[in-house]
Amino acid sequence: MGRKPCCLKEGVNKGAWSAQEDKILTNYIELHGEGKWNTLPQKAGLNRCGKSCRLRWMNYLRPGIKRGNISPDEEDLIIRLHRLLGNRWSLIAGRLPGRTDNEIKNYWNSVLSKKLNGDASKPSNRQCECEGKESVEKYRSGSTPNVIAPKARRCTGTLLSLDKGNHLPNNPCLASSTPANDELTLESQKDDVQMPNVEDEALIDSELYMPNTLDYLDFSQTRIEDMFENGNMHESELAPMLEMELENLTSLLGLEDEWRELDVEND
DNA sequence: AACCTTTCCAACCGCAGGTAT
DNA sequence: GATACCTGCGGTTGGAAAGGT
Repeated sequence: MGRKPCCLKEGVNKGAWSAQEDKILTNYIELHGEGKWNTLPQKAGLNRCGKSCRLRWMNYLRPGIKRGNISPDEEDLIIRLHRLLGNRWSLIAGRLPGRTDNEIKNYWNSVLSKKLNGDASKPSNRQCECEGKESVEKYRSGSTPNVIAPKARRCTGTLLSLDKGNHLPNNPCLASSTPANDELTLESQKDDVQMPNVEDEALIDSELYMPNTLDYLDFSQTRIEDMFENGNMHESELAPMLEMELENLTSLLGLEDEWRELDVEND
């Protein structure tokens, strides 16, 4: 069997996009909309693979892409979200309107990871030295956080304990998959989880059945994007809103204590 | 000025989940 | 249910640009 290769065509263009290719792609998507990436290159007359077109559009050509320096506020948010979510770049990017997952991933790998690992003695030569130092300093000495392991899988529901002192063990979707380490797995392997019957009254008495954490993230992300795109939110309102979202998220993950510690450190 | 090293970022690759047939 | 295809994600790479010697 085996997978069909992404690009069947030999001699398909690779590497940097030309201005002409950008124009063709933009014009095509403006006329026909996004999607159908596999057939798009042929229809648009581009000698590129569909994946490449999608990436170019998503990371560069799409309207609303914010380019340029990451602000200290954005950096602070990235660091905090990374503490909670790990390398879930698309989720992190979803909370930074105009930023792409690729950009955040690159920024993390090239700047933040080094700074947070204590390599701040060698500031990046392309980075403004004053930029973002404060936020990095705040988090550098912090203990290794519980992070959601990458490549997590979805499960259909999450049980969150109402007892704030006893979060994770009651939550099958949040229980650690490898007890030997401290990593927190957002979702367990679907097949391994015995999902509780929500109609079991005794269970409902003691626990609150909620959509799973990823569903919450999707929901809040969509809400933020919608409000931002529809002009219902001014940029200045974004920070407090995100702060609230983060608090909700930490609550959902059962990490309120750590979050409070962070706030204390920040103060 | 020339060469070497480092940094950054756009793009590629492979994998996994979702959906259609 | 099995298979094929589509899409999105995260890790990695390659090359241009900047800095250092």
